[in-house]
Amino acid sequence: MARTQGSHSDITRPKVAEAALRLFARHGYAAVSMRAIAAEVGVQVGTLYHYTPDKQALLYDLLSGHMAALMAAHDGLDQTGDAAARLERFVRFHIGYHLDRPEAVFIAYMELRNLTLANFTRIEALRRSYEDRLEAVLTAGAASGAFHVPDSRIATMAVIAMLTGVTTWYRPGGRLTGADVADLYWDMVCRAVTA
Amino acid sequence: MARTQGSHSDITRPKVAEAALRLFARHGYAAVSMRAIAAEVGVQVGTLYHYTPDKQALLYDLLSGHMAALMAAHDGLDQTGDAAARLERFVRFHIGYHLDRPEAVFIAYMELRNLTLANFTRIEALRRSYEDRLEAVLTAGAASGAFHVPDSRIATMAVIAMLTGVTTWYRPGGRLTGADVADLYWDMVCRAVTA
DNA sequence: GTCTATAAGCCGATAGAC
DNA sequence: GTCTATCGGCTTATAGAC
Repeated sequence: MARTQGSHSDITRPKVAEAALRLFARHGYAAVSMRAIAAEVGVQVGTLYHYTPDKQALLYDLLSGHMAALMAAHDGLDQTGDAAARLERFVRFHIGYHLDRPEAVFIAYMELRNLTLANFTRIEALRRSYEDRLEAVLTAGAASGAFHVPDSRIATMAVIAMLTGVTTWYRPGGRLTGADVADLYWDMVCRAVTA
Repeated sequence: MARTQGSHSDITRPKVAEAALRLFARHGYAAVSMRAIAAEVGVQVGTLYHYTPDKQALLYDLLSGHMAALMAAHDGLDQTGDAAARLERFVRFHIGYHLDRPEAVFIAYMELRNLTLANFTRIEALRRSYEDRLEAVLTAGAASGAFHVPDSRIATMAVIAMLTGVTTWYRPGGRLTGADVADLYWDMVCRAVTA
């Protein structure tokens, strides 16, 4: 049997996560009180504890959900073709995915230090495994002679930092579309690693 | 007349700034209490207000001091030679300066949202003027035909994000020295923008 | 499922003694 | 220059009514 459709729980639960995401991104985890989240949802503070054991779980669930969704989306990427084709797809995917979720990306980078050690370790493992997917493409290109990559780990970190950086300045409706930005970044990444 | 040497004020004042820098970098501005800063310095909380009007001023002074020192250090850079030579000096300077001050760099990027609007505006102006110095080099190289830079603003943001990213993973005593890292990054930046 | 009330404690900042 | 004591208010989380 399916659950009763449209129960208060089904409506309120996602609102809690959305409110926490929005407020954590805007003001930072430590600066946001459970009362502020409750007010954003439109309930009293006690109600929040029906949906989360504590404030830390709210943050961890947001970060872990974001990383899981990122990996799942990347799983759908076409992995055929040569290393350059795979790298171009990665660059366009990474920029597009990040530009579409500025708040989740922001807290995924900014709030790591507010995780408990156990939660931090889990999130770091997910992040590392995403980075490894890019490194694998760079290593394959270097092995085939298509790429010039003296140090694949440093090249990976450099490319990721460069691509993720778009979220710090990009604003929809500005001078460039997301596709324009992806074109410009792919041009730079391609030139930086091509043999 | 010079002030009395080694007064308590001369000793305590820098300790307050250092303690605030260390704790803000480690736990975040919002998560650090004035009591925690006082304990780190080794005084009681009331004493802190002899050195700062409030907690916000502690943060603003750290960020504004960091940006001013960065600009002053960059002012000392050799600006002779062609665009490629100037760009290489910028890359090596930026990486070296940032690797030497990981805590100041960290809070300069992470704590912007905890500034009051007035203070944020001032810091953003300083940051923009630093970015403009890199953009001027890229524009000069494009004008002389040495560089391929379709959009100088985006190239500026991409290079800065890539270079500053070293602070998220670099650890002294690791596999690579700061000079090794600078060599690898200069190789990538040079290839990304050279015509 | 949501509410109110409350526990126990920390917050930034100030006043005034020494 | 540093201390202690204190103000009013905010914090996370829980208990129990409805």
